Amino acid sequence: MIETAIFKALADPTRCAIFEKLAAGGMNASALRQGMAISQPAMSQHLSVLRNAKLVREQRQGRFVNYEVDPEGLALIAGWLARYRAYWPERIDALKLLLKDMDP
Amino acid sequence: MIETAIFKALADPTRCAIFEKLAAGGMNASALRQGMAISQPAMSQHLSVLRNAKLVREQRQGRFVNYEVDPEGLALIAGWLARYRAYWPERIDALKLLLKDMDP
DNA sequence: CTGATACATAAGCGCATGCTTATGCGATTC
DNA sequence: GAATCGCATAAGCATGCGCTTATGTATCAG
Repeated sequence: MIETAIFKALADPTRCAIFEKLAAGGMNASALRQGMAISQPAMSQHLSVLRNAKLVREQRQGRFVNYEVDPEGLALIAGWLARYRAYWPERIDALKLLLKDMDP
Repeated sequence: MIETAIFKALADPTRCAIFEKLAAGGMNASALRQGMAISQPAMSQHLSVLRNAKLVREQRQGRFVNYEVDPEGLALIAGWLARYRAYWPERIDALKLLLKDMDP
């Protein structure tokens, strides 16, 4: 189950923060560490987990590795969420925001 | 972070299966166990985790406890997802399906 | 009241997980 | 070529997590 891997990846607050930081703009692993009180190997391991979960993808640039959000992971979460749309109507405020500027 | 609790709850495949089963219709804990090769205490513990994550809610009926999907958890996931809609356009097939029969 | 049922909780155990330190490896700089 | 930088990986350790068995509590049946 790929969704399980995604949820497992996001279950760690540090990885959640890394993903959120990457969502603000792609950057390399060292830049990600700035202001995050995390060791270099730990960051590397977290990025590996996020990468396997399709939440993040890499792009080598010389000796740097630029990381960015991988839309595939988000699409998979959306797909999972879609299976339960029968339960949305009771509270879809966030959902309405979510689909506001899509498919107008 | 409540979203972290939600992702942590869904990170376990057994809990994911329990949630999926409940999505097909509310039922009590014993009925949930049918065909799931899981002990009664384990089920109770899983339901507790799902309940704390707002993914499931309970409703006592005599000595039975009927469980059902709590839309709030799904709405929270949708809210989390909405924060990253900047990355959707690359692959929104699932999302389009998702919002098809909403707010027409 | 007695027993059974539905469920929750406590305690303990094995395994996964996230961290650390240490090391390796390719790319850049001098 | 030597030193350095950016990153990955290995090994070890402490904690968390999901399971088990055992027990507690509330509801129902007789």
